[in-house]
Amino acid sequence: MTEGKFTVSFTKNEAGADVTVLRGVPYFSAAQTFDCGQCFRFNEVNGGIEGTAFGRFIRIEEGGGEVRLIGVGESDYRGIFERYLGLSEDYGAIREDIGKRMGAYGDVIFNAMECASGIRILYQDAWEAVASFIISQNNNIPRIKKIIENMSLGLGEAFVGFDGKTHYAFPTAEAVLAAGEAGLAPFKMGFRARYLIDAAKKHLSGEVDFEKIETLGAEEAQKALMSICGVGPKVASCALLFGFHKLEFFPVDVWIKRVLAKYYPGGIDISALGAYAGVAQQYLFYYERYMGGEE
DNA sequence: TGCCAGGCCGAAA
DNA sequence: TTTCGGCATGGC
Repeated sequence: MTEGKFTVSFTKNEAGADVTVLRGVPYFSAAQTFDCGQCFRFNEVNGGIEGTAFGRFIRIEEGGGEVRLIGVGESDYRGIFERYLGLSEDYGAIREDIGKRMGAYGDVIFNAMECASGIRILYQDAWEAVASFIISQNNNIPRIKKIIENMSLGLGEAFVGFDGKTHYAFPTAEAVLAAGEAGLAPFKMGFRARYLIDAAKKHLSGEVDFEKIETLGAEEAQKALMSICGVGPKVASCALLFGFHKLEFFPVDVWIKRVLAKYYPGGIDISALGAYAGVAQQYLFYYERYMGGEE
């Protein structure tokens, strides 16, 4: 059947696992989408991308104009992964909007959009995004991944994946709270442990109401998340962009500061970047972080 | 080895 | 209000 500009079909592989096959998806690369620092639980394995989201273990393979989602049947595709992977967004229109707004500052954005053309903003679980980006602060990506993996192994719910192996979901806020600082110590997150516990506490009590935040405007939403100890402007921006799908957020980290100084020395009005500023931010982040920019 | 990492807190100025 | 040292830990 047809989904906008691409087709979706459902089948099984030789091992009997569910497979969702997408053909002709424009502007999508799992390799780029999962290698731009927005998500910490996916890795390249034997030429594919494997990881856990929403309590499912999946593998993504690309090639020959197809994207194959292994371990994803029709109900999980419709219910979870179509949204998670940003597949219902019109990236043609998004790119056009970004080009219009940022083109005035020079060609850099077009180079970045070309270089990182397959990035999509994931729509992750809100709690996982908040918790992950609390852990991310003043930390490096390989170590962030290690901490999150170990914590999932220790505190996450076990389940059996399509590959017959045991995998672990991201720990719930209840599990984090029950673990306490002593229970988190083995995962070596250092000073971030008490921040994570504060986030779990406020999330569970409803003091920071994630469902309500979904409905709030940018400023109010950011303010609400920042009432968690250990959540500042950057962590809140990332959580809102990747976990609440508020695409207008433009997180400014050390890499983006570098990009702004290097390519936009005259300054740039971030507040005028529009509804898809966060997508532009990811293009620039990937361009600089993984491709080293222009030279 | 030392510098740095998708920053933020809390105190000082 | 802005500035700045300290922070746990380990990747490179």
